[in-house]
Amino acid sequence: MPRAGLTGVDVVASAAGLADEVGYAGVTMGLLADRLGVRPPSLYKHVDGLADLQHRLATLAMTEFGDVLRDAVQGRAGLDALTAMLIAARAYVTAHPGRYTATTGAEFDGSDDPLLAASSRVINTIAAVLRGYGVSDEEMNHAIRTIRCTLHGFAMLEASGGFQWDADPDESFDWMIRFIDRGLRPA
Amino acid sequence: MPRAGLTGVDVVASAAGLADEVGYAGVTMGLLADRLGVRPPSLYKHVDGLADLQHRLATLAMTEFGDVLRDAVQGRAGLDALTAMLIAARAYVTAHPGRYTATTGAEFDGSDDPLLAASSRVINTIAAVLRGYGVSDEEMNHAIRTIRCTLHGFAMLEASGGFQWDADPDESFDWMIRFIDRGLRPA
DNA sequence: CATCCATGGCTAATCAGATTAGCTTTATGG
DNA sequence: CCATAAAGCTAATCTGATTAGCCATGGATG
Repeated sequence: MPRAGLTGVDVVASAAGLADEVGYAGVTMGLLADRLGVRPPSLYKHVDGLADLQHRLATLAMTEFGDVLRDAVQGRAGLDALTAMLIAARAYVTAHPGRYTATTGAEFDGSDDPLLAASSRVINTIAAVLRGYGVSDEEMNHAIRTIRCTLHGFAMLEASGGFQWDADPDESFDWMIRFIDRGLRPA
Repeated sequence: MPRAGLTGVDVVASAAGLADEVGYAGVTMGLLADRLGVRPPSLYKHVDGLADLQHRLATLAMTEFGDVLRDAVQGRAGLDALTAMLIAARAYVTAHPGRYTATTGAEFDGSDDPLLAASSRVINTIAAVLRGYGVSDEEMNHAIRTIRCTLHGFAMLEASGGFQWDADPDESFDWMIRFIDRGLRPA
């Protein structure tokens, strides 16, 4: 039996691809093992069970998501930055629904959890955009949460087909961006 | 063996209680059977498997949620109505996290699905509030989606402990309500 | 009152998935 | 060339859903 030469990183990367193809819930040890050409028990040499795999998958996805947002925002400010960030976020979720789903519901495991660091990077990027909008420090947390909520809600509802009520999601997304812009401008 | 005298409604109602106690994912046929004093296979006389149970649970929860929103909005308008609706929604999610989780991710099963009717009632209540806000018909769909997204995102993140970054969720919620109010006012 | 039969409950068994135990092979450092 | 840790494997266990098929209950009916 020739070695497959797997590493933990390989396993998680493959799981990410699988999640986007068959949905997050479809990521099973058996299916993943198939895809990697090994037997299910062999995966335990690389990850510490399904829960660990899911947590690492969440970290991978959150890191990618943070990178995407950061890149989108580069060199922009105000409505321009906000728009670019939200569009990039939506694009990521659309292209990687399984990965994004992995990030939702994942919980932190201590203060040195790499998932926490990855999440912080996302938060920092959002904060940078809002700061450029003139949001004060004391309001920053609330504003970040509101943006995150709106974005997350849109992504989730769109991904889970919660939009069967006519009207183009693209238009709704544009409208939502303008709505956020309006809400952020100083009263 | 004395009869337990169960009905499908009993089973779903018990599942709802269980979901709020142990979490949506903790609702298993075995645990539910225990709680009802029967064996797992007996449940199949009342529901058509776990998937059917989950769908019915989602319908129950969506119906309750719609009732709660409708009651909250009664006799109010504008910011008053918006505030009451959002507070009521958040309270429902907090009090019934398992039920609310059931509504997310549930998919419609045809145009005569009672879940669709229940969802429509929720939408209608939100629309009524927005109409009182002066939102035009053509913008209505976008506005509804935005509100739903924001609310859903907040509920989800709060329920799943996504708020470990200091700051009081209550204050964030207040801020979010004002934010939405600001975004909805005619520019 | 006796009986019929649809219904609700049960046991036993199957199936999928995760996980563990313990064996075997590989390949690499000395 | 060999010792050994790592990487695979098979076999077995465990949980949870689901199905098959048996049996008792109890309301409707004669």
